[in-house]
Amino acid sequence: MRLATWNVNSIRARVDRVADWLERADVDVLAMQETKCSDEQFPTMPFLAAGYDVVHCGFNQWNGVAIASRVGIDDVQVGFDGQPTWSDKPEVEAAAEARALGATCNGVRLWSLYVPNGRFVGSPHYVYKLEWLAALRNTAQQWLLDDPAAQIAMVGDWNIAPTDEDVWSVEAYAGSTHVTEPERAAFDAILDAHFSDVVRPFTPGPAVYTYWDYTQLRFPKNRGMRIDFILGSPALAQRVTHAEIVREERKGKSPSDHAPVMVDLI
DNA sequence: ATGACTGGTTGCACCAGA
Repeated sequence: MRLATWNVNSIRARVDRVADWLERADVDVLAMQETKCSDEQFPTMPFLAAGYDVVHCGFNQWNGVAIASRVGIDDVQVGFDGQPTWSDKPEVEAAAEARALGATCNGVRLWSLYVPNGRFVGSPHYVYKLEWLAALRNTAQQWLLDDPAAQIAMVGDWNIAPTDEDVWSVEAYAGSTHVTEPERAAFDAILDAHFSDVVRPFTPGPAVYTYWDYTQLRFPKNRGMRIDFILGSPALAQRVTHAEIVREERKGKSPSDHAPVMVDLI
């Protein structure tokens, strides 16, 4: 089974490209992030036409996560248990954002995750990001306590570069989000809960990235960050036979600023 | 070529992204 994750940066702007890649790359299950639309606006037809069922969680133009599968989608859950809430405005009550969608596809419990950006260090959004990651870790830990043999894949845009090797320039990101010690500790806590990065062993750094800013020729110069990850439970990690970051999909006409990341499971 | 941001909207200016 071939499993992939891709921050698509607006599914309405990218759906033809995404559906085309699914077929070309022979992907069975794709988790998407940053669909940037409501459920009503989500373009379902191109996925159905390509032979995929699709589930989506989007409330407005922000965030949005989805899962497309041609091997079934069962037990769909919008948001994870204990997912923190957020509000940008004091007059608007805080609510869970469209950042987590779970479903079981051919025996794999898949979570499509779009971790909050953090905006700037010390901001309320940064605090929210750390709380979000801590809550996710606690819930994920419980999944494995309930069933140590569970095949779980937590995939998506983690908005953290876990090591200095995961950014093109340590200096360029000094003082920014994504590289701070608390964010890295929050990511490491997920690893400590027995989830492992199943892609890195097949795509060792340095200078291996999944995201390149649209500005300043960052992609041609390979000035990127590795922030998109597939984290597997022990039973899932055991099945991985191959993994890759598909840089080709960052090229061409109107690409996302992220590349797809995929794994093959035996 | 992989080429000097992009997508969205409470829209023609600004916000979020990272």
